[in-house]
Amino acid sequence: MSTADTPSASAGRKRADVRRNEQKLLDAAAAVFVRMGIDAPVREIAAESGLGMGTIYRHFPTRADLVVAVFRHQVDALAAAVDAAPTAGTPYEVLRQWVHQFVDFLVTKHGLAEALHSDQAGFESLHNEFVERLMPVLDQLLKASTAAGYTRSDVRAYDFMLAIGNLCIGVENFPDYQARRMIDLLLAGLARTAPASTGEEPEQP
Amino acid sequence: MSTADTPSASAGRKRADVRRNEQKLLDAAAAVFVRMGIDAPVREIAAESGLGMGTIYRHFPTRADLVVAVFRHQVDALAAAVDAAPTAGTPYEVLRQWVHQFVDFLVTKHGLAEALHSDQAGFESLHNEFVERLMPVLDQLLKASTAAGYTRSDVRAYDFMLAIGNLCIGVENFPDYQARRMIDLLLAGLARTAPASTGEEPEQP
DNA sequence: TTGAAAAGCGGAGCGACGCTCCGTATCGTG
DNA sequence: CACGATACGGAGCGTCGCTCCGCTTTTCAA
Repeated sequence: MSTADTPSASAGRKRADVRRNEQKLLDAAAAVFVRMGIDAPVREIAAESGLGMGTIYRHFPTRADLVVAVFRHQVDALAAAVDAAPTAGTPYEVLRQWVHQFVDFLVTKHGLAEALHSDQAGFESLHNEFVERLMPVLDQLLKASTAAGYTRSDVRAYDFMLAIGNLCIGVENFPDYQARRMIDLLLAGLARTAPASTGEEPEQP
Repeated sequence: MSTADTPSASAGRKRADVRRNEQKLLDAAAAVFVRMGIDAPVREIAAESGLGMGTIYRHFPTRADLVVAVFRHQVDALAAAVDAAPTAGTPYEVLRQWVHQFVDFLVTKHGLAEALHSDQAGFESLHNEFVERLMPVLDQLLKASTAAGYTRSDVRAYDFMLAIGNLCIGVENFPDYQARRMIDLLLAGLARTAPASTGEEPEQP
């Protein structure tokens, strides 16, 4: 259940209408997600697509699977962005830029950050998808920056990734909340700093 | 609608059963919240209290109001903890300790951090309660630490408080996530540091 | 071309949720 | 005690995610 069981994609040849409907569903879902956010009712997507709810659930066993499918391309792009590395500076700078790309992605999908860490049943697949695809990338960036001496070595990519996602929660519900500043604060904390005055490295459980 | 419209508390003299039932509801809600988390169905609380749902909603117009009422004492304690200041060290250390107390509170109430930033209708009151009671405290701690030269001055208490709450989201759903470490990372980013190598103070919008 | 089996589709329906509404029970005062 | 004011209870409403099965469409051998 980890490598290849994607219900979408062009697997073995299927009936023509099946492929057509799957595309219809993805398009409709994308449109509805933009209009109403990730939490839009499934019925709404059914209406938008002109198909029935049974069809949705046959293609995507749960709402989360539909969300995953809709954003898969963009997640892939994010994972690939690390290789492109257009404006490479220090490894820390590269890391920082990737993080901000990640944030850009999260905050433009209404409710995605919230859903990523939801305890709603079925949404673990969303969480898993993101972790599996993006954590290796972040881990690589982190290790590179640490190896070059720019960042501390005691931060796990997993924690850091969830933290970034978490900090994006609420951007639209609380317009006064400046998530980006807090992301920068976290990044500043990550930077290796000449530990000056007070207690650092608090290792007590 | 900001100062004194608390539906609970012992306002004007009411019928005896009303006061009795309000206490029953608070007790039942507290028990159910511990057992099933903040998101427990209202019906469950009604069952636990032995009262009807109508009674709940007459006392607390929305679920969020009930949550607020249940935790009001602990929020007050948290707000007061800053004056006690038992193990005072540097202002930064005091700030850090208070933050960790706040985190202790959040992570022991299953689902509270999530609810705090939920877009669910009616939950703004929960958010507001926390902001109104605790942000002044945090602001004071922050200003003190900054004035003493321990922390940067460009971080707003509001952002910082939401960030802390956000970082606590998912602790129980994702046991591998070490929220505390990320809180410490944020605190490290807050500390005034001899800015060494790479780009800091990113002020681009 | 045809016709029946295989495959897919649609939407009524289920259980759970937050919250409302109003007939009924309880309180407390004259 | 009696009666008006007050509060209670829980059936019921609208909405949600998701399921189930009778019906339609596609496919392909004859």
